[in-house]
Amino acid sequence: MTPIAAEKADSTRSVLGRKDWINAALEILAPEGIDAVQITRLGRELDATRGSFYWHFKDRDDLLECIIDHWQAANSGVIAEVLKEAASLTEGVLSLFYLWVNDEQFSSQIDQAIRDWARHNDAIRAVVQHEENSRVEAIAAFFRKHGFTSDDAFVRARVIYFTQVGYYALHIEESMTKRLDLTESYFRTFTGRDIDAGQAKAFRRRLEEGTTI
Amino acid sequence: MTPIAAEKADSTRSVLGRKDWINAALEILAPEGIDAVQITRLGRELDATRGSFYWHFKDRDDLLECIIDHWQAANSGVIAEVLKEAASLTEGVLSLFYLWVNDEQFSSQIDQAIRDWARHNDAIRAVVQHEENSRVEAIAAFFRKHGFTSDDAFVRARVIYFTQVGYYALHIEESMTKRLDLTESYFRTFTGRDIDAGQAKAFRRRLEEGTTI
DNA sequence: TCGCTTCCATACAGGGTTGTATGGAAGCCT
DNA sequence: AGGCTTCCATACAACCCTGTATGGAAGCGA
Repeated sequence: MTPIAAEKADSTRSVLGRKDWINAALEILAPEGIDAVQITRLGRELDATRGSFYWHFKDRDDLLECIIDHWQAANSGVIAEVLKEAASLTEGVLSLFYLWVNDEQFSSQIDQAIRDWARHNDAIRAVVQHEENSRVEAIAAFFRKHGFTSDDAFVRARVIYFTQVGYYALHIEESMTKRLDLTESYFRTFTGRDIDAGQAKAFRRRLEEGTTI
Repeated sequence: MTPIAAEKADSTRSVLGRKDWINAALEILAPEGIDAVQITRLGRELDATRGSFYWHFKDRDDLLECIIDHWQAANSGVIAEVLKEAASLTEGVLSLFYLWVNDEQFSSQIDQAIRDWARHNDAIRAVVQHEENSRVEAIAAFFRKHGFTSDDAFVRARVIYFTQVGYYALHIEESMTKRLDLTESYFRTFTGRDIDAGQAKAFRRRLEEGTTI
């Protein structure tokens, strides 16, 4: 009935697989939200008809389940891993900045779309809340490791994470240079400490290489 | 054609007015989002038919325009006014906390719903972005007044405001006592200074009076 | 080549929503 | 009381999306 989901998306696409429909769904989900993920629409995008869809999926909910599973699998533990490798407080915080500014490991657009989705769907909300809590907890643990009290670590974790959420919730569009100019202020606010000038400069270079602008 | 919008919502409601439809729309908008604001649905809620709606409004967009206008008028300048009355940094920041925790002057639910709406509608986005920018700027001006540099004031304004946005974007539900327990940590993070113990205690009392829980 | 499975297009039924056309009830003015 | 305006219910047409039923093409094994 349901083929293995791990099949590759075939770019030659002589035949369609579940992956193709899921990928098309993600590309619509990210900019337009879950309501725009319509079978008719996906069919147009893939040059196929809904008949194909209903062969690969039981119904629309089946597809939506795949999407949330995919998101959960792709995101779970990413922040914790990034912070685990950080040698210092500075390096950890900057790694978070890097993770969020760079849209490679982390699609903030999809994150945002799924958050929106969760707001009106209890089942999704449960999944999303669990993920968000573990992200904040990972950051809090990082702060505790660097000498902050339990309350301070929790609040600072929340503040740094929520700030990022707000950044995308308000779809702020800001030039990279301005964003970099504010690094020192952000760091001071988030940690209560001044950033090391050398590390800030190194971070700036790393960012200017890694991104296209 | 279009009667004056300022008429009161008549609770006896022998006849319906534009206000009644707008109020019904806001009550659905807040918890369920803009897509749930449907004419058929509003009619059910008001025990009226769509015939009535189309007498008062040209079409659905007409109603939606009224909603965004209403929001803009109700919100514009609220934060700036609250901060203008604050005698100290502490008082100002605590006033913001109070504003957001208390849902009286400020409906965070409607705020959130309109932010969601803005994400997929360019016209709404323009209005919302303008409002959000002026809120952040009001907070930044407040920080500058209290001795922060321009960059630090801007960043701290963003962080405090975005944290609140994130709070609702993630629909965090937290007991009031826990929230109060974290006041000192939040204050320290947001301002980089320790809160005065006396003022913190006074704030706690003020909040415990003002809210039902 | 026969037959089975995979994959998908076509066609249709059903439900929900918007907008319009129209007629009628209720109130006020003269 | 007649007539005009306000307000709203009913009915209908149009659109869009989901889900199902069905038939057929393409590929592969025996």
